Order: sequence, then structure tokens, then C-alpha cells
Amino acid sequence: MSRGAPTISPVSTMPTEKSSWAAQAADALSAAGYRRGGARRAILELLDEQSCALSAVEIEDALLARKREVSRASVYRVMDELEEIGLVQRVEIGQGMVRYEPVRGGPGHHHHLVCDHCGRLEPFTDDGLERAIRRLSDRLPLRVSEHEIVIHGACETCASG
Amino acid sequence: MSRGAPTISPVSTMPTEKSSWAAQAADALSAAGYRRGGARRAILELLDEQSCALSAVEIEDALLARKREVSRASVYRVMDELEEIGLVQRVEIGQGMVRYEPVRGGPGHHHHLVCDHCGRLEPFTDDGLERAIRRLSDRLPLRVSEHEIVIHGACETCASG
DNA sequence: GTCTTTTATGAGAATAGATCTCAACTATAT
DNA sequence: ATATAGTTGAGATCTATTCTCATAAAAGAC
Repeated sequence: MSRGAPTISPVSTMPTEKSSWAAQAADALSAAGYRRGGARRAILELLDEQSCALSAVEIEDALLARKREVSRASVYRVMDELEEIGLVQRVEIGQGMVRYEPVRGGPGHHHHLVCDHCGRLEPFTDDGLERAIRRLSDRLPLRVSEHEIVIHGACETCASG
Repeated sequence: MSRGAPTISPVSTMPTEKSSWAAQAADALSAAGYRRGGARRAILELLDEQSCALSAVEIEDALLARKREVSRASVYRVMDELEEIGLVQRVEIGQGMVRYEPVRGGPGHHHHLVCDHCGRLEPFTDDGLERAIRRLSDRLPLRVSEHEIVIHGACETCASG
């Protein structure tokens, strides 16, 4: 699967934060009543460095590689906590796979493109799509959740190959 | 993929309105080089009766209940074949769950709403969404596949409860 | 019909991601 | 430092799906 993050239509990241995402996240966790454990810290640091979404297995492997091993259970636990507080977003990329993406400051509402060949994940925003979904949720007998939309296809590289 | 799989010929299944979907599907499978086995026939018949999408497990259980037991492997195998030929559509409803929906004649392009509480699956069409996606695929570095879009939320019943 | 060849099928093992259990560990308040 | 309550790791467990392979059964040949 892919690594790296050649973002082509990036979300306006509204950056220039004085404290790192990891620090903010740690504070938010404290505020939510969680203590500061080793597993949490290691995971937060890793996520903060990554610019693209990681799967639980990738997180586990990456931490193992840098000799800060964290158990699988902890990865899932921490990701659940972070999602609950809104610090990471689950992205279901299909085939039962989930990636976790740090939510950084700003409005940041966006959706994702998944390349079904190489697994690459691209965030994007689109007002037209947003409008369409808003109208939909008025018209339909379903309260649309905040969950993002995942569009599948073939990325440039894979489409041409 | 299966080992000695016959060559798949393109979908030219002009929907003949008079024959059942099961019959059409059986013909299409024959045309694609598959033989007619008991498992396939049973699955086709079941799918033809259902109006909503079924999961592999539901298919297995339903066939067991009507004493036409079919092995799990066969369910997945047949669903793969049918999807390949375009006779059923996979609908990934999240949490690693997949449902299979018979594709009946006509344009029939539609998307799905999934209630994350009760699992209900609701098809819908929306021109606005269609337009938004079309524009997106022009603008974005990804060739959007035919795969449908799944919108998550809470259905009326679950939202009020 | 009978034979032959090739495909279909079933039973269960194997995978993979995710979840659960619980004893040991440790952060925090006192 | 101690008590207490939240954290963590190791591995069992679960679930959906895929794989293996021996056997059953189509389709075509004779």
C-alpha cells in the first residue's frame, strides 16, 4: 500500500498552530478525563508526524519500527477515544479497511478519494457535493450523519498504467 | 480469483422484460462460459425474489431455511461471478459488511443510504448528487469508478427512538 | 445411454482486521 | 509514599471472507 502524501487538492489546513496537534490532542484527552500513558503519547506523536491517514496495522508497525511498541488493543482503544473526542476521523476505505486521520484545526470538513488499486487516500472538498448532500438530507427519510463520503476509483498513476 | 474460471464476456444483457432476472442471469452466466449447477440456481432464485440487498450470511441462512443449503464458499464464489458480469452490485455498508443487490434492467444507477443503527439499506437517486460527482471526476485526479456512494445516518425510526 | 473431461460444490481450514479479557502496571491525588 | 483508579500488553476470541482440495456433477463425445 501507499505511503507518502502527494496531496493534489488539499484541504485548506488553516495551519500556523502554536502548539502541535499532538500537544492539543494530549490536552483534550486530559480534559476529557484520560490520563497520560505511554501508549497514548507514542500514538499521538506518530499521528502528528504523518500527513496521511494510517490504518491500525500501519500504526502498530510504525511504532514497532521505531522501538516504541504498542499493543494492538491499545491502538484500537486510543483511536476510539480520539475519534470520540473528535481528534481523529475514521475513514472506511472499503474491503473492511479503516484508516484514521488526525483532525487538525479549522472547519476541515472534507471527503476522501480512494484509489482501489494502490490504496491511496486523497482528501478533497467540493461545495457542489456538499450542497447536493445537504439537499438530499432534507429530502430523504434519513438523518445524514457527519460521516464523510468515500469515492472510489483509480488514481492518475494507476489509471494510466 | 477462481482457478479455471472461464473467460468473461462483456455485458450485453439487453434486459428482456419478459424473462425473470434469475432466467436472464442464468443465461448470462451460460454465455460467460459457466455451467449450471445447483448452488448457482438456488442463489439466483433467492436473489430474484428479494427486493432488498442481502449479505452473504443472509443468503446462506435463507437458503438453509428453505432446505436448499449452499456452502459459504459457493455463496461468495457465485456473488463474485455475478458481480463480475454485472448482474449484482456490491454495496459496502461499512464495518466490513457487504451486501449484494441484484441489478435489474434499465439504467438503474442509484446510491444507498445505510442506517448505522438498524442496518437498513435504502436505495435512492438524486440528480444533484449525480451532477456533483460528475463535475468532481472532471476536476479531480482520479477516474471515478462506477461504484455507488453510500451515505450513512440514522433512519426515521432510529432517529426518533 | 455411457464415457471423458472439465467445472462446480461442500466442508472445513486458514486469514485478517477488529474486539475482548484480565492481570500487571503506572499516573495522579492525597 | 501509599492508595486508587485508569492504562496497558499479551493473547484469546470473533466475524467476514478466502482458500484448499477431494468429490460430485455438467456438457460434450461416442
